Amino acid sequence: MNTVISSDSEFATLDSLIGYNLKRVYMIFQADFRRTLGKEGLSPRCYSALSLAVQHTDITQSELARELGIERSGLVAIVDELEGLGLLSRVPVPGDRRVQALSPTRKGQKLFAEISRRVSQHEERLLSTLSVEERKGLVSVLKKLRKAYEERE
Amino acid sequence: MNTVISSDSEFATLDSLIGYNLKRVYMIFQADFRRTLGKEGLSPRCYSALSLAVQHTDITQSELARELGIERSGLVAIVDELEGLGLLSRVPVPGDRRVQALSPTRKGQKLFAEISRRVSQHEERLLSTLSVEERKGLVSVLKKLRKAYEERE
DNA sequence: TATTGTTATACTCTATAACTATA
DNA sequence: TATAGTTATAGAGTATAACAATA
Repeated sequence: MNTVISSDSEFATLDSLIGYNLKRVYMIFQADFRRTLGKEGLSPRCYSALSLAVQHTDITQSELARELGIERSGLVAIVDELEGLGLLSRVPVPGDRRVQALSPTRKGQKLFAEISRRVSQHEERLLSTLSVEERKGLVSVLKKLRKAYEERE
Repeated sequence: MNTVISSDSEFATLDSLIGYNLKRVYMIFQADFRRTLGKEGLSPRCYSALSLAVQHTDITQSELARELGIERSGLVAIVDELEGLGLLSRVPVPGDRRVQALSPTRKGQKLFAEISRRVSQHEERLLSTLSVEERKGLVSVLKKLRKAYEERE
């Protein structure tokens, strides 16, 4: 009898990989976020950037990029878009003419407040099958993974 | 005294959003996966497709696309790449000439086995700060979220 | 020399719509 | 009519490498 490669669980099945499951669930959240805010709504990355700009007024672009975990160069288009929508402004910083501080406009603050409510509903909807403990555990574990990685480098 | 928009926690802070944390952790896993398999290594999506093809021999392209949660059209390039690398073959299915079954080659099975070991190490490395319970809870919750979404539609 | 913001460019992954050949 | 595979195209998001202005 010839030996064939066994169909047994020599290897982790795809479904048991955290990375794969993260990807699948991330895609679900991402798509639902867009559906929730609609065709003309803010993209996830613009919402994230606006959120940090509102909650950390006068943050610089470099700081914001680091906070979001993306490159400075990638942030330019995001800030361009938010500024184009009149949601925030680039303002010069006295003392260092290289820096642009990001200041949310009143319109930006108002829109952020409105959108945030819908974002909460979107999360609530997707998480509705989880118990309170499961939700807390999920956030906690995701933050722990982020922190461990950031401390590594 | 004028009322200003309070900096208090009226809204969920960005860091407390599951969607945002999912994105950040997904990016970490994705980048580390690529670093682990190297410049010439399989991409995450090709590894996923090969994994399912190996563990579900003669799966059709449509079935595989559905299993991966992507469009049939998107799978074409993935199968092209895997076939180009000699890791699997499109084989005709008797009885329905529309269908292509995907059959991993011996080389594909061997490479999958080798790579899977490295993928396990990559996951182990990233998850090393989590307890066994936390890991189990994470997979379980991610699967639960996927399942709930898939049952919804 | 180093940093901030910027541009140009390329890469990965995905979706939508239309086509063809089969059924 | 419906399905499997395919193509063409576009869109979102990211990174890398270079640059000018400023420190």
